[in-house]
Amino acid sequence: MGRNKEMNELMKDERKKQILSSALKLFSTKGLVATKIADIAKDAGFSQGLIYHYYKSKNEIFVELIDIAFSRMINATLELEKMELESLAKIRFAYNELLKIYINDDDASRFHLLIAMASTSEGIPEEAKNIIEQNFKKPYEVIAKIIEMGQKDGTIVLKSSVELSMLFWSTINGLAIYRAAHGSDFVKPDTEIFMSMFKNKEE
Amino acid sequence: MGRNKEMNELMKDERKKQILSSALKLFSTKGLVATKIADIAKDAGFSQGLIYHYYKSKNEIFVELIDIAFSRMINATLELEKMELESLAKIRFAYNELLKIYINDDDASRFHLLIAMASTSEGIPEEAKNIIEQNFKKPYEVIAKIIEMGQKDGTIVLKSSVELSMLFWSTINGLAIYRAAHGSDFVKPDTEIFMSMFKNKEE
DNA sequence: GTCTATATCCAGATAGAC
DNA sequence: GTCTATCTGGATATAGAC
Repeated sequence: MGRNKEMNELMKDERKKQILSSALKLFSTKGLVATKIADIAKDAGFSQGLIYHYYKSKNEIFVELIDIAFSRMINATLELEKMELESLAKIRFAYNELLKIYINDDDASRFHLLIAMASTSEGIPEEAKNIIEQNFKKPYEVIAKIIEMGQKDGTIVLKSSVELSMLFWSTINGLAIYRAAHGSDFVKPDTEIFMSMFKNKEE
Repeated sequence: MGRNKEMNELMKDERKKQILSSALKLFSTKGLVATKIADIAKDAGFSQGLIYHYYKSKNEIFVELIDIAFSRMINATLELEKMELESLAKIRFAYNELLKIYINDDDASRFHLLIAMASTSEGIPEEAKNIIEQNFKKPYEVIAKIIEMGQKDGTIVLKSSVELSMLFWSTINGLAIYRAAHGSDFVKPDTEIFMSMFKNKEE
């Protein structure tokens, strides 16, 4: 009896994951409003009525995805912060890992893209806006902190850590968007060009 | 008689400009689908029926805007190319001018944003997709050419001009999007940090 | 040229059969 | 749990009065 209940729970979770995965793919390319519930259902391979067995509305799916996207993003940056590497190496590692993610366009890259797209769009539910407002700064802060560590030990250039962090993420985001928009023309720019923004040249 | 006709033409153009300006503002923030014809009409200050006196459909307005956006963008980069400056100075000038544009959010910044948003979204008319496909590479090519000039005279680092150009525009785009999304938190990152990606350090 | 009213369409969400 | 059929609302686009 408990067995069956657990099984059902698992099935339910599995279904939800399917829905989220299809919705993520579509939202991150077409945006929230341009994505129809019918599109999601079709991509997931079942009828559109069924979606409402698992989610109350399209917005609810969107909000859940935004929530997951930020959890993952923040988690990843905190992992980065904890790594046993010097600051410059952390920056380099992050650049390479993120670009690697974008090149295989899987869920990870789509989550990143979802954040980038959702942040600029005002046609999203209030709840999603709140999540963005509350969380978007975290990754910037973590990178800024890493940069400040590197400035203390003299390996990172002595410019505003806020500006350096903004450049870090803006460049990454810009590349992610380019890659999403014009996939086949994308080439990963050489790591050391990117790194030259951060390296301290006075030695 | 001819007078009146001309006057009418001018009035008509004026109206169209109003519509385009309102539509640009809305499309560049909410996106095509999330922007309702009613929103555009309201912003422009007249009834929604009237829009159809000047445009056949919402898509038509969008396509015209995309077209203008690329004309302006390509024009601006060609102007840059022709300037009497050395290559590094052109890059620096472009960075500063573009960032200045984003900070006053006027039509110029919205056009740039429109391109950035539209490129990633699949929910746009086929005709708009074609315009994007045919034009998006131009600005990248112009910057690549400027970079190659700078490499010849030894002022710009000897890395792939394609990659350098991609970094140039991706960073600019990323900053434009950040600025659009989180306006009040935006600070223009120091020019020389950005420039250090391009400067030749072997001297 | 401009407005109001309305036809039409389409997508989100619901109901009910299986 | 899953599907099909349907209700409902809202948005595009049109028609027709002024």
